[in-house]
Amino acid sequence: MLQPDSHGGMGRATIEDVARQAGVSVATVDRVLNGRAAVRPQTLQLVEGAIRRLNYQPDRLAARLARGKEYRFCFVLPEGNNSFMIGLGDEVRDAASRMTQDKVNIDLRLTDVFDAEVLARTLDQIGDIYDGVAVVALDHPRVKEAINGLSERGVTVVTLVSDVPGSKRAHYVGIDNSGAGRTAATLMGRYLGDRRGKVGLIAGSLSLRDHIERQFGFEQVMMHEHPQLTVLPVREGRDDWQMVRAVAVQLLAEHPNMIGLYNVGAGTRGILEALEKSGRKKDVVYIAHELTEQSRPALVDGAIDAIINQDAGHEVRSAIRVFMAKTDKTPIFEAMEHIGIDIFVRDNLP
Amino acid sequence: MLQPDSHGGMGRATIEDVARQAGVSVATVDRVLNGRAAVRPQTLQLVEGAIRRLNYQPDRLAARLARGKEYRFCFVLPEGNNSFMIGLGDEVRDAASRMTQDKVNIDLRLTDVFDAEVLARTLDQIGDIYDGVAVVALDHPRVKEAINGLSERGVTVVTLVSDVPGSKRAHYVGIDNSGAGRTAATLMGRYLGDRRGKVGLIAGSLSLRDHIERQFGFEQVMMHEHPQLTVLPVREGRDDWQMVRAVAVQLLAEHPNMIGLYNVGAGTRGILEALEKSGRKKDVVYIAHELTEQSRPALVDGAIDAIINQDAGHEVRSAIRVFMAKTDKTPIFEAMEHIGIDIFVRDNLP
DNA sequence: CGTTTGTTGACATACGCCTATCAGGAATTG
DNA sequence: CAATTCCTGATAGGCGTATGTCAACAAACG
Repeated sequence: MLQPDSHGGMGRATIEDVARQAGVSVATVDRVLNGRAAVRPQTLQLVEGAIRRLNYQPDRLAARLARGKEYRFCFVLPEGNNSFMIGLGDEVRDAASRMTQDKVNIDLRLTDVFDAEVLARTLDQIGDIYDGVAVVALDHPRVKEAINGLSERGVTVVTLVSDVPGSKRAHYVGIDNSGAGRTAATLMGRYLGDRRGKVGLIAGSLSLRDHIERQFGFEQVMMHEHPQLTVLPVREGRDDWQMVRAVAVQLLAEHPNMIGLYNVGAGTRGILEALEKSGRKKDVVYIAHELTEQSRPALVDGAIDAIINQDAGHEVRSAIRVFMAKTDKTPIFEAMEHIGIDIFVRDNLP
Repeated sequence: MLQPDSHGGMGRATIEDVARQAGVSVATVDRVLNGRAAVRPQTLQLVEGAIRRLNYQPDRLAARLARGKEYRFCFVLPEGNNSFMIGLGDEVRDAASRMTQDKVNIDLRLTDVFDAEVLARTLDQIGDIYDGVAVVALDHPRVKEAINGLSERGVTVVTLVSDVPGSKRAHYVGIDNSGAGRTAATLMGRYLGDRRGKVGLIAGSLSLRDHIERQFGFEQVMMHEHPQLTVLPVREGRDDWQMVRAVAVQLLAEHPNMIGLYNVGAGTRGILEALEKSGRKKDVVYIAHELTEQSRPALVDGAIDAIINQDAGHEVRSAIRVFMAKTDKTPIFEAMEHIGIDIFVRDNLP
């Protein structure tokens, strides 16, 4: 028995038990609990004492039932054909349909994330009909301002996948991107062993914070831990596979001794095509991000050597839990909301 | 808007809406929903039609409130000082205290898992006071029989960490252990690159199914993918660090050209001491299981090269969700209950 | 035709909490 | 001391469902 009843009766303590213990009325206990009206400090002590003694925790289910409140959350995601983002959208829809039974309504809006102005305006216009807004955000002053505006109007804002530090967002749901970059570097270094040569680096955009951080972490570890390898200057592929392919083709052509490639962003398809065409598929250690329908088979057949992943489903559910906790003013369970940096090789795929 | 109201009114449909739609009484709808009494096929059709048309889903919160049911679950874990199992126990206690507010009571029992008879008797005696029992089980006929007995008495049984296939357990909560072994082999092979030599293999006990499966997966991949490496015959360490140390010391002494070591079970501390003493810490690629207070610092300082992990907290919470789903007869969300094979290097630690 | 059986409706109570209202007492003010 | 403000108690009604009781009615039976 882990949780003995510390009050007299059977089962859990109710608000009435607390009232009885404290020698006050239920109404007063309610006033204390929900800050409904002024309560004399003296009686406040009484009530708080009783709550502690009985280890009273309001029944969340009954509370939500009584409140009859519908939760409204919104996810603002990038439009476009980036597979990871499409998958993220699917997870949002999935969670949405699964959570209607819990009185939560979730809207999904797609917008151009590369354009700070468009994104910021979207956030500005979102209004206060939502209790929470999750956004894959560009780290830009205009966007930060929009996030702060929402927060100040009482909306819980959560940054998703890419953070906007310094903003008033309530929470960041996503991986430690600098750690992800370091992880990629460690794998790259270990996989290449004693081999000497160059390592290519491709990012989506240098204005996306997550990509910058990954690049930073990667270069840091490569420099300190694997000096036998030279990291080439980063190239931008704008998360578009055709552009990424062009960049990869060029890299391969310019550097015959490039033996490693780390793609910080999306567009894996372009790299795979470039590697295939160059005939150096097996010679180049290629590390990519995000497990998608494109990358998965490539990992299995060895074209990709490792994938660094973040679990989109977990992220969406975590964001929702954070929203609910914030609107209910209940604490969030940090350990459960940590988003891990997943490493996938061909053998531990889900 | 992802979920438009398909019925007329605002908000979600209630049981009364269904009754009205079907032209029957609430009582009849309830009879259909909860199989409380016989209902004429004709009216059954009416009700089911209305339910579908309104997309009615009973409010789980209200239902649980009304039923007033307390859930009782039990976790049967191995006793002893295996850090992973201790951590698992902590997670159970943690979840237990966090879930009292949801009317779930969780008991924790420790037993000797290496002894099938003791474990089986524990399960036999557990009685029907529980709605669900999670057990880290030995794969043994006597244990299988005990599990089946519980299941037949209406208790939801979940195997945790190590499965008992062929038993009537409702669910297995744990990783794919053969995949874990393959993953270890792939990392071992990639880390060692072109180096030739021997790879040691230490297991806890060859009667623990998870260990056998890991060993199997490991040897399979090593043989096919990395023929330049020779896997030494497996040694048993019984998950006890002192015994494991003795085994590791012996392995190191007998095989000067052992360049890799995979520890399938617990007792990492023993291996670290043996490696340290031999002075070959940096030469031997060591892959271990489970991130614990012992293994974590060793991973950071490079004594361990990679850790294959299963998230104990996730497993406990998953088992609880499975229990609740089974006792409420609601479907379980597979994707959420999948336990992944985590790979940790020094850079992606949580 | 009376009686049994099967099916349904109407209602009441409960679950634990929220929200609101009203009255009465205590404490404060003028 | 009267008038006001502050604090508290009592109570009612509701959230959506579960569960049980009782009466009403029909069909099927002997």
